Amino acid sequence: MTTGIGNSPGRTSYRHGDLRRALIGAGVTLAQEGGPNAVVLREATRRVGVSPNAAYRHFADRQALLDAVCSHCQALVARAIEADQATVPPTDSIESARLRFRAVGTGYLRFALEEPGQFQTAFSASSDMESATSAARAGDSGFTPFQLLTLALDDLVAVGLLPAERRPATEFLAWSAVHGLAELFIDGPLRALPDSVKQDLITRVVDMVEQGL
Amino acid sequence: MTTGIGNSPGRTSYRHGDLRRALIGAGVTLAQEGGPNAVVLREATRRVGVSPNAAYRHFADRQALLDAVCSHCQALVARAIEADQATVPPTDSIESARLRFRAVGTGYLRFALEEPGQFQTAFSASSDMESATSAARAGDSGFTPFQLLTLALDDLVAVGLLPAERRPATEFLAWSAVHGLAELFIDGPLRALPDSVKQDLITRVVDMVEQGL
DNA sequence: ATCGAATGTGTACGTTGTACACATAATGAG
DNA sequence: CTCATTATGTGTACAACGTACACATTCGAT
Repeated sequence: MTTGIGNSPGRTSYRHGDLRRALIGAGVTLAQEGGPNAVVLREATRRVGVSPNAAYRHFADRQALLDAVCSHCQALVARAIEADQATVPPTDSIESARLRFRAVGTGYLRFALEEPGQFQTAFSASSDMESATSAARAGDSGFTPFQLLTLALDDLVAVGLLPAERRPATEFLAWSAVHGLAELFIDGPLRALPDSVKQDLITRVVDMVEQGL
Repeated sequence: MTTGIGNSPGRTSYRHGDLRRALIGAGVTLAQEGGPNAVVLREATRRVGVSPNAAYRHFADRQALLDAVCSHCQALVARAIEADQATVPPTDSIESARLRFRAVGTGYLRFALEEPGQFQTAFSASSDMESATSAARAGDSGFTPFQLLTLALDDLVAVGLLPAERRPATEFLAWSAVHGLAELFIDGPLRALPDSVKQDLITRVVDMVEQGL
């Protein structure tokens, strides 16, 4: 019975039905529990209820699985950003653009604090500029975290909050500041800071970026 | 023969003489070649010419070895910063303070580009605020990278370039921006950028920090 | 109905971290 | 100097991991 798609562990059918997706799901959970190093191929297959080698029908090797998990985690980051952006009121279009820009940073950092393992995995190795815009890493809006940042900056220029001549490469500056704080929070020296201090630092880093661009 | 201290691999004596230091050295080389994950206990012992278990007389486990390697790598970062700071002329004390502050960022990022594996290892896990000021991680001046940054900021306040009321927590803001760029360079999406663009981004990030504090 | 392609299993090997028992060298007390 | 103690290195062993190879089962097209 239950020969259909999406068999759970403990299935009776020989075929799984959707093993690739199931393995990625298990991998995302492992990433959540312990970061990229915890994404262990054998453990993923175990949780899905399949033999270790079954994974090789869907992924060339462990790294390929990790890459897929990484993409999935980046999509989660995108969703976190979108969620923060969704809260800004569309009253004033200038102030709105400013707040939507800030929401990229706060959403990014909120996710880093809420799901450190997945965040670390999202940006662990193997992502170059091409893959930073790949569809597998997009959120509900269809944009990757990097694209959401780029769009927010374009809007800043459009409403006149950022001079066009300063625009080039600003995504990398903004990203650096926010990503760096996330790293220092997660396994850097700021790990043990009380949450209120962390929240304050988030605000101040985004302030710095807004002022420093 | 050669029963003294500091036996090399291929030694004839039963005792090694300075195994702890030798293992850290091998670990630092491994870190240089492949980052924190390449710091493999058995490989370190192999390179030193000793049986795997000999390491356990000097380190509780692999993590303890990695921690020591990490400290050593942070000391290398400190030295890189000190080297950049040493190049600023002491003519104008105000301009000098400003340049010494910038040198913290440029030295940090230069090291990240020159020795990505060691840089990654230096800031991989297990360092909290106490250990960020531990002596094992200091450079020639006796200061850790974090302490060098703190001192540079204090100087900025002393010469009047940074208002005292803005001083608190600025080390974390500056560190975030610079550390984030380093991470994006090393295994983030900026990995494949041509070197000239990277150099430009370094300047612009330090500009942003200087302006945004 | 049958054959090939897709997908899962079983067995096996090399590597890693590490526990436990043992061997040997340095050191200090008599 | 002798000898016991302590520090340090070795040998064997085991579980877990990634993954190669051969085999089994099922799906789909003819």
